[in-house]
Amino acid sequence: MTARKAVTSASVVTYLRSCINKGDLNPDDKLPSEREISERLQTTRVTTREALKQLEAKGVIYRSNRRGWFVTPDRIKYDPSKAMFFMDYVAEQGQQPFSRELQKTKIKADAEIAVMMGVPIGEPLVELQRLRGSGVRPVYVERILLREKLLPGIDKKDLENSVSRVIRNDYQTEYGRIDLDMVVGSLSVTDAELLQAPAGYTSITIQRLSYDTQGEVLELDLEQWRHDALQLKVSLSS
Amino acid sequence: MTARKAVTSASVVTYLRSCINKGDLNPDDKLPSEREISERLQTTRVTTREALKQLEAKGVIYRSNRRGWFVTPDRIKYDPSKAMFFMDYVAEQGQQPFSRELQKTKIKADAEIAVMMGVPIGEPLVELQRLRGSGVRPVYVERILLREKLLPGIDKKDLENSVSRVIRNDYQTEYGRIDLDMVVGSLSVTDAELLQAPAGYTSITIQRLSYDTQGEVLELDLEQWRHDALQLKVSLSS
DNA sequence: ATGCATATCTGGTCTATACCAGTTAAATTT
DNA sequence: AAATTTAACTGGTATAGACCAGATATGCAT
Repeated sequence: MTARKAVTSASVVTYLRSCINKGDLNPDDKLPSEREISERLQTTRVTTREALKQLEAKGVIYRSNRRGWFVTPDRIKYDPSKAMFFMDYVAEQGQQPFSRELQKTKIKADAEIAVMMGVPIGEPLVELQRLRGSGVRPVYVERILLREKLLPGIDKKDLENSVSRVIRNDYQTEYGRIDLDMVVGSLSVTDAELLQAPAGYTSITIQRLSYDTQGEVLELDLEQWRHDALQLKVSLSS
Repeated sequence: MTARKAVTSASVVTYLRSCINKGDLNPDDKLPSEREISERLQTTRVTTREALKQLEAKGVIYRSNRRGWFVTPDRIKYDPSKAMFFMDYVAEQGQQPFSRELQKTKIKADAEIAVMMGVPIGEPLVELQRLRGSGVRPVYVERILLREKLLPGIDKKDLENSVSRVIRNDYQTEYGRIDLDMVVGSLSVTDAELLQAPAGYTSITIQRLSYDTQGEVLELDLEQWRHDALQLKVSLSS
């Protein structure tokens, strides 16, 4: 009847959860180091790490590459059916959004992209890469491919904040159909680096193909989100 | 210049990937045991397990509780904007769907459910639990809450295969708006058991709130998917 | 005060071993 | 032949210790 096997990853989970619920740890606060938690709870780093990973899977905590573990702030609620801009809806949810342009280059559609977009191989496109986040935490990277044919001179516009706004205002073009495709996967080495996450971090991949009102493909948007940063909301009416 | 540090989790990943790509391992095939892989590649189980988990995160392989690791078959493509039934669209994708009713009980809305559904606490509901899968693999569990007020006698119908079909045919009721809510998380102990996965397995939680054409809430559907079994596709037109 | 080298902190990965708990297949009994 | 027990698997979890690599803070020289 003695409580021999006391320290398990489950008990570490319970302990950390209580710290967070009690309010000892608030969103974006740093947790004690793995070694310190282990020592405090009389267990090994392997067990502590197991517990941390379980909480990470639930989205309760996140890690920033070799900096430590932190409490996850609220997920960003994102409704692709509403025509809203990242900077706006994050701000509306009481957080500070940021957007950083990483790259803007002219490219030609390769085989893979051509298939995804339904355009001929070699068609000139403008590729835009952005990193976006909330507070201090980067939450997703995106790669936007724009058809120069339909949007001439788009590469010279300021696209850091909103591509859709530019398309609407500068090209008098409205969006028609939008095809969304979502899977859960894990981050590539380069994306992980940008998101300050370890390689292989669980992610949500969103692929968005936007058409104009004539049914022509306007742009392809490939997003990689930290899995714990996103809550997708979609409203459908038939 | 000697190749000292030879065996890493990355090299195990590469080895296993090549087995799968070469066709030595096909969908739903069982991988060699962790101990055998470790011995074959001259490494430890910890490293092998690390590699397996990385492939699992990518959705390349999955595990069935204490039975072993298997190659993941194609994801089920699911478009909630199209009025299609699970049994139909899985079959259409060339796989054998199955559906098992776990429970059907009359309950009263508790506080949590009342808020989610926007109904008064205590309103009579019919709760239906189903387990669904493709081939031999269970892929999601769902909990459906139906408003008896709008669907009298629904508890006596056969709901194993399609609730929507019954609502449409037996009640002459059409769906209006559908609100979807998706997050990535991990499985509870009970859900994990049903899905033959270890507790804490990465999952996709889908919450679907369906209204009729008058704007009345008809049902709430709470789904827990194995993360690697689902590809969500949504088509929006504005 | 500023720039730079350095020590120290963090998580990331690995070796080696052990025991536990369901699953499955083999041996035994009925 | 069928039912039951048993043994041999499988993954799941834990201990204990080591070294690596990036991030951060420290202290020294300018």
